[in-house]
Order: sequence, then C-alpha cells, then structure tokens
Amino acid sequence: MPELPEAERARAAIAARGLGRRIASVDDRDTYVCRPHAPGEIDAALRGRMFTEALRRGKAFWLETDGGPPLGLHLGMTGEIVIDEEPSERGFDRFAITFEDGGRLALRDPRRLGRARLDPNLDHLGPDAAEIGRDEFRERVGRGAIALKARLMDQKTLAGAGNLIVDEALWRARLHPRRPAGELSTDELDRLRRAIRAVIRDSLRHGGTTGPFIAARDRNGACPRCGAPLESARIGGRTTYWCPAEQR
DNA sequence: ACCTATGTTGATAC
DNA sequence: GGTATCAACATAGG
Repeated sequence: MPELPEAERARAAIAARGLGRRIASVDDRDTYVCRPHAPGEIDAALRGRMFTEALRRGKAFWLETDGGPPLGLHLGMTGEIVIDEEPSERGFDRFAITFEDGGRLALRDPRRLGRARLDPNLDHLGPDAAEIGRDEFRERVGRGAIALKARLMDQKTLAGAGNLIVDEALWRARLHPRRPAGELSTDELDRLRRAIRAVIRDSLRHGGTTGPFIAARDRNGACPRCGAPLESARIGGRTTYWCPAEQR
C-alpha cells in the first residue's frame, strides 16, 4: 500500500500511541530489514529509552529518542506499522519493539522490503511532496531529458510520490508521462504541483492513496473523464497508465 | 505455470 | 554526470 499517505498514517499512529513508553527489548534479528545493522545493535541502542517524537519526510519516517539515536522506518511496498496487536501468526513481523508496559510496536511486512535502522540518512530525499513550494518545484522537477514520470518518482527530486500518486497526478494535470521533464512550461509545472498536492490531500483524508484514475487504472479501464481506453507501458521502470486522448 | 505488484538500492552500460 | 535497465528482497493474486 505505501506511498506518502500511508507513511503519514503510520507516523501519526506512532505519535498518538507509541511515544513516552519505555522500551523493554527490540527484535532486530532480521538482518535484511535491519541492514546494515548486526542483530542486537538496535536493541542495544534503544533498550531502556522512549520515543519522544515521530517525524516524516516523503515515505520515510523516524522516531526521536530520549538521548539515543533516532530510529528510521520505511514501509517498503507491503509494510505496515501495527501497535499493541498480537504478533503475526505467519511470522511477518520483521522488526518489533516490546514496551515495559507489555505492549508492542511492529513493522509487519510480508515481502521484507521495509527498513528499520538507526540514524537514518535523509540526504537522498528531496523536499516533501506535500509541502514543496512553487519555485522549488519548478526548479527541481522541470529539468533534464528524463521522462516526467521518472522525474517525479525520483525521491531525491521530490519525496513521497510513488507509482500510483504520480499516475493520478499526471492524469489530473493532463500531462503525458513521457514528456521530457525539462520541456514543461512554468504553467504546466504549476498545474502539476497543484495536482500532486490535491491527490495527497485527498488521500490523507481518505486514509490511503486514492483517486478516480487509480481506480480506473486498477481495472485497466477507461479514462474517468472522457471514456477513452487507457494506455499502459513501462516508464521509469514502472508500469504506467495514461489517457491517450487527454494527456499531452 | 507464468506474470505482475503502491519501493529502494546497487551494479552495469551507454 | 545523466539516463536506462536489471536484480534482489518474499509473498499474494490474477
């Protein structure tokens, strides 16, 4: 499920129910999810501490601690944060924290594409897609010969938009995913920025990534506005859908 | 049986 | 350096 809206939902859940609880132990045995840490490293750094704040940029979120290193978390493609639930019977809790009060916080992730690590590096993340300003958006997105779709998926350009949000926003802004990013006019870039923010706003309110185009895309269906059959291709390494009649 | 999948990273090649 | 492609992670579903 996860793009920016799901990451924000996880962050907010931890902010509401995961702060100020003393950590009794950490299960960090999954060395792929907890890379590059050795088993026990995260446990040693966090045991006896509490989370004090839950912050987010793009799809990445992290928890500040009282005197220890921050804990970075990422949901990958199939991860979710569960708080005070019984452990996954299928062993999908790839990383888990037990609090002294007996509760727990787990990263539940069948595919193990999520991450948990200390002192996460945010240098490879651009400004948050929900907050980026007009001028910065124009500068960062509107350059290069790369396809617009690939530019928007690049988390260093803009953090938080994933495959679905980008397709939905390009459709709302009536822009073709293969347009070279550097050839957009300022009007088109402004239109695109408004579309991205609108998709994220709708999705945050809805509690997960959503939109009319995403729904049509899932059914491999028709354009929700004009009814034309959608086209699809691989762009920027991801399956991309668009309306051939409207997106230019 | 085969293909695809809301993500990231590192390797490789042009 | 910019751009493009691929493999890896492991499971679910069409």
